[in-house]
Amino acid sequence: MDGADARERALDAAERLFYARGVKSVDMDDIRAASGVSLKRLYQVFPAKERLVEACLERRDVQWRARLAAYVDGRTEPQERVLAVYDWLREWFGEDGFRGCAWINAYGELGATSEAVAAQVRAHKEAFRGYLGALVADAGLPAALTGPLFLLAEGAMVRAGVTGSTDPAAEAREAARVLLSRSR
Amino acid sequence: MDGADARERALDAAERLFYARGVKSVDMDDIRAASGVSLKRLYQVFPAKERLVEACLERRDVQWRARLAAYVDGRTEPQERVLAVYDWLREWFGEDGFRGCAWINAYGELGATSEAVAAQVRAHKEAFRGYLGALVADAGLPAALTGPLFLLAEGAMVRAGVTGSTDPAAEAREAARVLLSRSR
DNA sequence: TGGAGCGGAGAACGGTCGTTCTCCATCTGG
DNA sequence: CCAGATGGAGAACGACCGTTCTCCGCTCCA
Repeated sequence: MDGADARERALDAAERLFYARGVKSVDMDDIRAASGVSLKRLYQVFPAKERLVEACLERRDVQWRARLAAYVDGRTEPQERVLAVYDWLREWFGEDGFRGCAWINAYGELGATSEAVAAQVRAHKEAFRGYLGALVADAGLPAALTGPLFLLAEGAMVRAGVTGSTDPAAEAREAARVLLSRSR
Repeated sequence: MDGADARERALDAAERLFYARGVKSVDMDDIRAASGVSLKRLYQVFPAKERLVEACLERRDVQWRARLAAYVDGRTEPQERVLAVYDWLREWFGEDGFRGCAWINAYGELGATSEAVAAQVRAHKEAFRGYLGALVADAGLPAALTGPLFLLAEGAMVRAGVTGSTDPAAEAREAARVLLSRSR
């Protein structure tokens, strides 16, 4: 196992554990046990737990947005592409072990004490909002729609996380559809 | 200082500190120092930190919903009462030290490890959603509007918490107004 | 006035956890 | 086959923190 391999294994294990149990209730030995990467190597690659947390959020951001974009790219009609965001949310909400939005959760846990984490949450949410804004623009819809569409998506993530249901995605989709049709 | 007074002082200090810094980064001695209630008395009233956390959330739930209801009761026209929720959100978001929704934050920090906290978050959100549903019914609007209106409010809380801006409240209000008018 | 109890300050205890260190087995090149 | 490097297992260290305990001063009533 070389350094890059150890890094991936550590990130896989850490991301899974942090998301499932929260950052502070996972200790470095849990990550060692789950990843098979020794503590010595872990600290060679990530000099502190906080670096590991940040690397997890960073990698997850890239992957999350890529998965969303790949799903949306399965649609061609511009307004359908906007609504596809909510269809993808429903798929995400239905995944095993779904526990809400990792960034919203991280903000609740660490946002007040780690400026680095708070900044990553802001960056992730801005990136998502920017993507939504691009879909809105591509559909020739007014830019003012982006805000409400984003709020519906955020609200759906929170409610799905708290209740464990996928329904909020459908609710948000229907509300989005009404707002879109209203703008025609 | 009697027991009831100590309880109130402890709750005041704990709620403020927990909200500002997160539960896990506030220790019992911080609460003792901020409240002036000795550790011995603190543990007489709340036998464990977790009980104190739960008591904070419980009291805050009652107060939060009372403040919202008092604001809404300043309006008489039924549809205006629905929209008043978002006006109140804007006031809340603008308060000094606003750091997002305490329940969403608590869910992110403790939801995965404390079933009691998770249940309180669900209960609070259901209560808020139920109140919104009653406003919708009183306005003679279709019950199906409640879901989207709730998601807009939740999304606004998250975005306001992360960005520190009050704008999400106005965005949510405008989207809500469109959804309402669309249902006439 | 005195002793009995109440309450506060803060030390102490026990457990947890981030981080580092020790020791040993296994490789590698000569 | 050997000297040195590498890396793993897990002990050790030090800090933090929830919770309890000790000690002492105060009060209150007989």
